[in-house]
Amino acid sequence: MITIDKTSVQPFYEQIILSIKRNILLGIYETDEKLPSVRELASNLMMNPNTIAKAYKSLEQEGVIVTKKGLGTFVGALSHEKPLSTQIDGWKNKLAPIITEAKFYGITLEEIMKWMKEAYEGESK
Amino acid sequence: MITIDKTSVQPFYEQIILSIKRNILLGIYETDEKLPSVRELASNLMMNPNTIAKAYKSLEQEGVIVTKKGLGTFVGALSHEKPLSTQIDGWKNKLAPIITEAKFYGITLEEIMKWMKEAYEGESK
Amino acid sequence: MITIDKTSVQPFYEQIILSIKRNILLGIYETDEKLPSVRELASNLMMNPNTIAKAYKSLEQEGVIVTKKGLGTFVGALSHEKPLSTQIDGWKNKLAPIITEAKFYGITLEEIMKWMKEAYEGESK
Amino acid sequence: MITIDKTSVQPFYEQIILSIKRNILLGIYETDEKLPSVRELASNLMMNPNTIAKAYKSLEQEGVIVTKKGLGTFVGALSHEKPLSTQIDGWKNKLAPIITEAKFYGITLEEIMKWMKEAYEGESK
DNA sequence: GTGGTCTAGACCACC
DNA sequence: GTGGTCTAGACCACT
Repeated sequence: MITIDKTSVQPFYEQIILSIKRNILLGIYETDEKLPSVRELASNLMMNPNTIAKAYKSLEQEGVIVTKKGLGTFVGALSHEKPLSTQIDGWKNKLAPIITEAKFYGITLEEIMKWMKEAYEGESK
Repeated sequence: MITIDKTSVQPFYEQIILSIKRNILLGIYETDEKLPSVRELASNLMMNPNTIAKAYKSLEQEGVIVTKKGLGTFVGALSHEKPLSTQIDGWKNKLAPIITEAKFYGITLEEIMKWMKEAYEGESK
Repeated sequence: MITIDKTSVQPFYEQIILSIKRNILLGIYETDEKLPSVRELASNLMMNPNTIAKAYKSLEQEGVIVTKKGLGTFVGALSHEKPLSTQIDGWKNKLAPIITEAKFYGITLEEIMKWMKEAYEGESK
Repeated sequence: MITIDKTSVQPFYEQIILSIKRNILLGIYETDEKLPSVRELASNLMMNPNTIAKAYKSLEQEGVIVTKKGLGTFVGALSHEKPLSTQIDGWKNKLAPIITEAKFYGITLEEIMKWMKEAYEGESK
């Protein structure tokens, strides 16, 4: 359910975060469902438990998952329905430099939009 | 002409790289024009010359600028007209996780495209 | 395995680059093998870590090695099997002035070829 | 008679040195012939006189040319017939890293020799 | 004065 | 522990 590309430049913990968010989006993880424990996931992915813990911690701060002491971590309720405007702004800030680079490489707006549409619809619900 | 956001998470030298590419796109820097010297730009931006040098060297490896020891740094000719496929692939890899994140925040494809179009056309030649 | 001539006019970081390429050619470093860490090599060679890092980064851009933050640096796969034409051109440009110099010194083509053959076969896999 | 490639990575003064040596080899400059003055050559090549002076000084140290105060600089006698062993050794040291790089790029010995032969015979006497 | 190399040492992100 | 970024400041090669 959670796969990591160890050759990617994207940090492992970010890949885990996105992967879990993706699973929630896709309905693979349902509200209140129990997530694998840090140790379990670490051993599955052959990764350092600290890396998993970091991802879980970040997700909990965002309100996406909930940790119940002694029980485990669980998917939060509808957490992704209310994006904070600060999150949106942060997201826009990531987009800007990418667009500049694309223009510099001579990529047309049409091409960008085509790729983006594919990426967006590629993982639909 | 070159401005840096010292509070950004984006490294200074990457901001400089993007800023120079943007200036070339906008026609502010023309082919063969001399860029500010490493020391000059460093003092303008209140930064260490090494940081500027790092940005310049990276741009030279991309073929965007040309440096001549003892003379200075100059804008290269037509350098951005021929993107390597590896550059395009690298670029796409940056786009993908951003799209996933956007979906999680509930941003629609229409919104993304609108912002992207604005960003793209905002810096026209 | 990696040795540096501190009296050479060749920059340290270039010597490191060549030394690592040589080790890969000789099979001393195998694909996916972990290279010494920046700090470790720096302390072995009695150099500043920045200098090692510079060499490693250049090798990564060439695709010779792969670095993973927090894990280390690793020998890339088959990286040297696909030289870019720009690399070959750059290489030829280095050869030309050396030949001119040799002619001036009265070195014959036969002598050059003999030395070259020795140098080429001296480091076989 | 002396041409400089201002786009080359090779320093200007080295190009001048090689160019003059080449002219001597080709018989364009004969023994005791007067070379253009520093200022004259500088203005012809559109370069800083210091750069020319540096090249002349280096050639004089090698014994290739002779400066006579108040008269000018002249081609030395048979200077290139007696290469010092230190010069040859220095030359060999330049060759070694180039060969290593060539091997790494997968260039065969045959290719190297072919290019070398062309370069060597390309400018014959 | 220009960029290139190197050292020393700090702080950060990642695992 | 790993590499990445940045500062400070030195010395060198080139024009």
